[in-house]
Amino acid sequence: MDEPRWLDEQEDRAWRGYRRMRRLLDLELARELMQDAGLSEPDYDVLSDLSETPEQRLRLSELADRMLWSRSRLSHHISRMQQRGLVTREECATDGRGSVVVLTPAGRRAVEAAAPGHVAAVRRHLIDRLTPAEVSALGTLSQRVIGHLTGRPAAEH
Amino acid sequence: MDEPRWLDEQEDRAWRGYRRMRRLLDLELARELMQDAGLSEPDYDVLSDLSETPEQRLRLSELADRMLWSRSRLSHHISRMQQRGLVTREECATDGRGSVVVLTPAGRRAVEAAAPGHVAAVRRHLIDRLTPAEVSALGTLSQRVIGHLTGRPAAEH
DNA sequence: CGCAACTTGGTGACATGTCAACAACACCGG
DNA sequence: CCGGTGTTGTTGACATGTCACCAAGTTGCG
Repeated sequence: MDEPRWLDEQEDRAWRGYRRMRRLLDLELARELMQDAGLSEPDYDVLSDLSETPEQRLRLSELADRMLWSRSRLSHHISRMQQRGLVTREECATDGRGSVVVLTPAGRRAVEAAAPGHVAAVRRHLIDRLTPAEVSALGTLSQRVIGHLTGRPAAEH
Repeated sequence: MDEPRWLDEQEDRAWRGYRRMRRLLDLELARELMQDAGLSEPDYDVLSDLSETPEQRLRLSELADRMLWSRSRLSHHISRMQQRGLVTREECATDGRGSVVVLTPAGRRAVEAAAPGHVAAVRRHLIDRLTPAEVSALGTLSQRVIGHLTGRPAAEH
């Protein structure tokens, strides 16, 4: 491998900035979410995805794919959330192997209690720090990178 | 807490896109780094930070602060890297409590072998997917968010 | 000086994530 | 309908990260 093209000053600033922002944002959002709602970010993501479905239920594999988690990780995590009464497992009617994760009433209350504060934190620390042009650029740029990484054309929109 | 301001369509696209990009980028960069160089991202970050210092050495607390890691996490991680011969610990001459992490020759070879491929991957999956304007916007926006989260004024440009 | 308060780094217990292996079932071509 | 092949979800061992606590050393103030 010959000498690669290193990052120039602007590129390095973007790359380092991205990583530091990422880390700080994560720490702060996780901290507030745990303090205000007693949920970790992974907990919230699971509950949030479930609550967005019509029936408040998803196949394990479907949920794992949406979240980009391994099945193993999701299975372990669901077991822990089940212990806490946030979700339950049901057998899948149409596939004897499958399981379905179902939001419990307590789980639903937990997301609903957590959501306003969490959205407010996302606003306070990220969205409201950005100009509308930056919000738009972040959306567009993310879609393009996602499209590349998933081997599909980016939505042009 | 009354009804919060939810995210509008553009904001939601940016927020979801940011998180998905983050996750996919992480998975892919970590995968390539492990495959090509046998290093995890945390390994690489430690080695990279050390190799950027004049003496290839840093106080534990200094390194932890730079990386935004807890001291405990760093201490555990350094122990594991020490086992593998990538770094060593030395006593600090000026502070009896302190330890200094030092890059070993093997550690230096490891980063130098890993760096070109890793930079190339960052380019291939992120930087080269972005227009110069987007690179610049990402840098600027990150700095502003970082400034907010660290309670200091954002560097203006 | 002498002592209280803080800082530094390490440790063990525990929470979380990864990986490989497995059992149960679905699917499909002969 | 049957047997090979792939999919689904679970499990256990292990790697990594977090948290509370501690021992040793430093610092600053009376």
